[in-house]
Amino acid sequence: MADQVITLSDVAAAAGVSLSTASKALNGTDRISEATREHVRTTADRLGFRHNALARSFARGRSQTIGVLTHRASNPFTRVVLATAATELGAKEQAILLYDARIGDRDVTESILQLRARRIDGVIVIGTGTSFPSPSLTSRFDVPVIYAFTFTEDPDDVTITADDEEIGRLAVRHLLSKGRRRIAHITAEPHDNAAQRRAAGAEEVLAEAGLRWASPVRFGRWREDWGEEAVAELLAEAPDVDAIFCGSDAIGRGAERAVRASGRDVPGDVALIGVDNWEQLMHDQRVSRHLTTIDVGLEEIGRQVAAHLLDPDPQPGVRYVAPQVVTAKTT
Amino acid sequence: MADQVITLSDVAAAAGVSLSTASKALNGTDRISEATREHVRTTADRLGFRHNALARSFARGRSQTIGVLTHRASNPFTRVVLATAATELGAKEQAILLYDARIGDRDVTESILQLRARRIDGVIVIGTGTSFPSPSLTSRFDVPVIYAFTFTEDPDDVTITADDEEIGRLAVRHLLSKGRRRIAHITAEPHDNAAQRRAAGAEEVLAEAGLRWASPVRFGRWREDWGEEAVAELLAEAPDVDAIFCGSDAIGRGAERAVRASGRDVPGDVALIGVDNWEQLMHDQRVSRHLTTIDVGLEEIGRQVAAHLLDPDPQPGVRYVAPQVVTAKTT
DNA sequence: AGAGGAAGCGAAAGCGGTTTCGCAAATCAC
DNA sequence: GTGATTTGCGAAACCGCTTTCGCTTCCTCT
Repeated sequence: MADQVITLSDVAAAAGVSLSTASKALNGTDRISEATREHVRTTADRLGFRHNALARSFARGRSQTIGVLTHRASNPFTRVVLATAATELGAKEQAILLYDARIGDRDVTESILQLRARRIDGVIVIGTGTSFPSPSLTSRFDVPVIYAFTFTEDPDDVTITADDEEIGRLAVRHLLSKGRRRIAHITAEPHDNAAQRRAAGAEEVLAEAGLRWASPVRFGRWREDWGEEAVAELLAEAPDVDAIFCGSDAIGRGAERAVRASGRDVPGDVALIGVDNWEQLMHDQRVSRHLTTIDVGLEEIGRQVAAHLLDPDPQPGVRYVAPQVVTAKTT
Repeated sequence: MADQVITLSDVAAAAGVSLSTASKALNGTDRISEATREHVRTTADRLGFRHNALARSFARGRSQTIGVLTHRASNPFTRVVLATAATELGAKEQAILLYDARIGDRDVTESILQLRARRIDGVIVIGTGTSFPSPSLTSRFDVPVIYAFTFTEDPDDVTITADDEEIGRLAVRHLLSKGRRRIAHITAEPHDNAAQRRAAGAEEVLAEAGLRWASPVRFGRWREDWGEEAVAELLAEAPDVDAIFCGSDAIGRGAERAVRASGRDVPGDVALIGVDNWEQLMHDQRVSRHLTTIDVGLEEIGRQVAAHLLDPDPQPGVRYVAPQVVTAKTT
């Protein structure tokens, strides 16, 4: 267990060189003969030496830690981005220090001071992908700040987020490819940024195909019961609808139940496509799918965030992650 | 931005005391007059001094970092425990360093050495809550190790996990309370630990009520399509079944579709209860529910793990988190 | 052969604190 | 009033490693 830990000076002594030489040999820096370097290395290996990562980071002024600021860490989407980024960063020996806005009464300024005091190496701001822009904190840190699954008011911020318009386009294109022409859309609050943009993308493709919505877009909530409720209205108003683009899988689930309850077949009479890829999010491994959906690429966002953070100079601006259609039984 | 960061010697100088005195004053240790202590404190405040957490930890030999070992960080349950624990730990200034077994070819021994080199303050091992015991790593660290959502072979390990038997009991008790008597059970692989224990708990309550399963327990997979498939068989064999305890919400979803497809009403003819609380996991905020389910308490596991880690001496042994019935429209 | 430059290595100075230890002043006992 | 304690504070060592800087060698070129 607590077998005496080997320090760099032990290695240096054993190798018969100075502490500084040992350091340089192991770090690959500075001018050192290949022979010495190799000798120190093998000695270190033989002794089972491991750097005291803490002291090491400390001497370098870096903490090997990334600060993460979330609005609500319990949000399922936030969790996915968080877990993915943490995994990637962990593989690169970077720890994460999470400050959730919901916890404690620490305000943002306090969090920033704390993070700076800890000599954080970078910051990730994770949003919820919907309505509100994140305030730009970039100028308050002297380390890289990356925004994930949100947007900010400063166009020079490094942002990685979902491509909601493309999601809308993909959804309608998919339905069109299945021969559907009388398409409706049920989605969330009208002021929700993601809902708006998905609808806009969808309409764009629809217009290109010379079509219009089979019934006006129904804005409501990101909820299963709203899907159910909206479909009931929809079928009353446009009974011949043959496809519904649902703004989320939750809405899609509710919608499917209502469509079936009306005696219609899915996907025979009405095709359904959602957004989020719930089943994947809930299952991890590949599963047989039920609801056709669009994966917004949350894990990819997490991966890219980690990659950009380790990148010495990421290009500023918004980077959209490509969404993917996941075909299943409802289309 | 990069406003010159205040160091402890700045404070000492400004307060007209030595570095060591300043350190002691701010740490509350050693013999120091209250006047001096107060003076140093206000000076520090005035200057906006913040400890360099890194140097500080370093000097104390602690990293303010918790190591987290996961089997598969992309597992949705793992993510919940991880995110919750990270949030709680973040509130206590503890960072987490995540090593996922799936990433890289770093084996466990290597991870352990890395973590020890980093002078980690504690370790969390997060399992997937199902089949396999986690190997006990406690003796390989000299800091606290806590196992979450899994079990180990060493009864002295500190473990916090779900109470699968209680989940089974609650499910059947709930169905009985709704007046159901012809109850069936559809669940996952027969060798899955969670599936077994849930079934065992359920049978216990059933037996107490002088009942038996309406049809033998159907073991299959944790998947939606299995729920659909199993219900079809079940209804053929026991058409008068009036309630189904589904081993997971995914199974429950499939089951519901099949029950409705058979022309039966839910919950009129057949009541359904699942396990996992998917809707909550996918929504965070309180939503109107559809499927009655049992929340296994993943977030509570995460919270307790964080609390135990910060606790100077946690009691060894297994601690079960109480599951909760979440009533909705299917019962 | 001699000058100049590059390569290799170690001494020493940090990094930003904590902690031990010793000394001087203040308090106490008698 | 004198000696024994206690109290308050600072000098210095230390944590484990990185990095600068200067001193030797060893080449290379003329």
